[in-house]
Amino acid sequence: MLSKASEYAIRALVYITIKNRDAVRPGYREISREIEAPEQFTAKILQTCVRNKLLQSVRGRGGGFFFDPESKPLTLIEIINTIEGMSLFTRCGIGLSKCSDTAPCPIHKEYAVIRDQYQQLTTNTTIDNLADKIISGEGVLNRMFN
Amino acid sequence: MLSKASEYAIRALVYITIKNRDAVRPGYREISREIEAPEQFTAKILQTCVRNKLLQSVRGRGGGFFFDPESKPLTLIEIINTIEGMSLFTRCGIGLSKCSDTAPCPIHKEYAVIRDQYQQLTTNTTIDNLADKIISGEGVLNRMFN
DNA sequence: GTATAAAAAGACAAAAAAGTCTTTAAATAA
DNA sequence: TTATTTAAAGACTTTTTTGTCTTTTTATAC
Ligand code: FES
Ligand code: FES
Repeated sequence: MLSKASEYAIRALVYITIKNRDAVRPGYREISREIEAPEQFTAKILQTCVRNKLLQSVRGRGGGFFFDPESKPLTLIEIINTIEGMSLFTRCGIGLSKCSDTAPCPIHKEYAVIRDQYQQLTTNTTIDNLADKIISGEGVLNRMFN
Repeated sequence: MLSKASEYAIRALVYITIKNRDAVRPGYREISREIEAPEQFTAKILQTCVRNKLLQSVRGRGGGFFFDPESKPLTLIEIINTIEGMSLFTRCGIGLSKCSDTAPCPIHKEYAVIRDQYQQLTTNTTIDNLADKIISGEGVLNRMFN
């Protein structure tokens, strides 16, 4: 399971993408409101994204968060790696100190398949993909009216 | 990802099963040593299992932990549910307050499939299955020599 | 230049998870 | 009966995660 921080990051970045497509740069107050996440915690997570170059920001009046239109599509796994690291994709399913193909735990074979599928999903899914689904009405970003 | 408590529980119960097959009832000191888990924390987790009837224990000299030979095979999901609840299998993949088929988040379709596979795995895998693999040498329970 | 609006930064606080310590209760062996 | 061994119980501590508050920096509008 993702950390709350990773979840908030994904939702926030999707929201920023959607607003950016209308040429607006939302601030963290608006973002946190729209994704139903705590305001200052959201701000801190976005700071981390900016420090790690996943995202850009401008300060001052009219400022906010935005993506460099030149940059390549951002995948979920890049975000997860930035916020909480890769342990979700490398840990042993029953907590052995490392996961190993040669000295596997008794559930390794089955667990590793599922873990790898999840890694593939987060590797192949971009923030733009998710934004598309919100815009097309195939998905939602909050539970305000549902 | 499972909590440490769930991971220790699974490893401990597999170890108890293995020893029970040789008609011995290990204590928590031995168990925690063999599964490389903290001693008192392991004891507390086993207490929870006993309180919830997943496991039995006898106190005093020659005491220890054991399974009722009459009881039906114990699945991983029962253990997980006892220790940390079912949220792993019910939560939204990007943290919406609930997961819903009718108002899905933008990754619901793909995520729910993987989450359900994991639930199937833990539903169909029993502690006995894992113990079998240890005994046959197909798997290990610790990282002492590997 | 001054006021205003926004992100950045960092200290702080609360909650949850993980882990430890000490005492009590129960069973057995002598 | 007494000593010993073991699990149970509960208070406590530490670490990690989550969340808040206050101040500083930066950009813009007037
Ligand atoms: S060794 Fe346990 S999942 Fe790979
Ligand atoms: S609504 Fe997000 S995973 Fe189901």
